[in-house]
Amino acid sequence: MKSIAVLPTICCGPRTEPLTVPERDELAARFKALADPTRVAIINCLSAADEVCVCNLTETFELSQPTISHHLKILREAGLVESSRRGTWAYYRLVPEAVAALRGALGS
Amino acid sequence: MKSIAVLPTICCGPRTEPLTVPERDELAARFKALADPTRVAIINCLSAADEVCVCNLTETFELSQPTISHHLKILREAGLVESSRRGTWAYYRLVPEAVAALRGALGS
DNA sequence: TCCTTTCATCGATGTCTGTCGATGTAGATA
DNA sequence: TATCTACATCGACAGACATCGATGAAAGGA
Repeated sequence: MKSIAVLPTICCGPRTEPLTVPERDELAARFKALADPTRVAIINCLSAADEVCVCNLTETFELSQPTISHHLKILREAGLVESSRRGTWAYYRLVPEAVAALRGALGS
Repeated sequence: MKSIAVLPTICCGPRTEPLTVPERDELAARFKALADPTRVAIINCLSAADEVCVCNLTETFELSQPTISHHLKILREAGLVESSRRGTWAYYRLVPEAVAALRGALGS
């Protein structure tokens, strides 16, 4: 459950400063987390509820359980979602600040 | 030089509607265009000027000319940039509405 | 016409990614 | 202990991607 660092500079606004190599690498890595239809749908699904159980996601999408778990890991490592276990179940939530940071990178 | 259709729904805001399959495919395709450090840097470069010549881009980045042309094609097909030729040179511009549409997909 | 320059496209190659079956792990129940 | 369930991880494989050299296309100059 690491915290999300808001990106200091902006990518796509008018007359913005040049990005450093680490900055553009980090931005690309976060956009890559959203560069898959299944992960976009997961984010969209999480944005409609406080928490979603993994079992609900595997029911919703016609994909195997390992595949869903794989996509959740990518979203987790990008800082876009976070999870917590209660008993046998794992619940995932959106990290609104991370989404806001990406939105901020796209301009004002 | 196709026009940019602003996406009708929103991906990541609180309590948003579920995305259809074509909607999430299109969103993922546009995020994928930004899922590479070189393309993020190109977008950042274009956002700092009205127009940029391809020859300037090949000088700026330490990549071959075919590679730059390849990335520009991906950005063009995603609708994020557009180009025009004057004489022997090709000039690329940002499409601000496309960037704004992506920003809108990330929430309010 | 011939040559040069600028950019796009083609073909090949090494690497990365999405997917799934098999397996591992931890909690709940008996 | 044994067993079942929910989820994560591993290993493998097919398809996609980034990169480059070679080539093609179009414009300008001699």
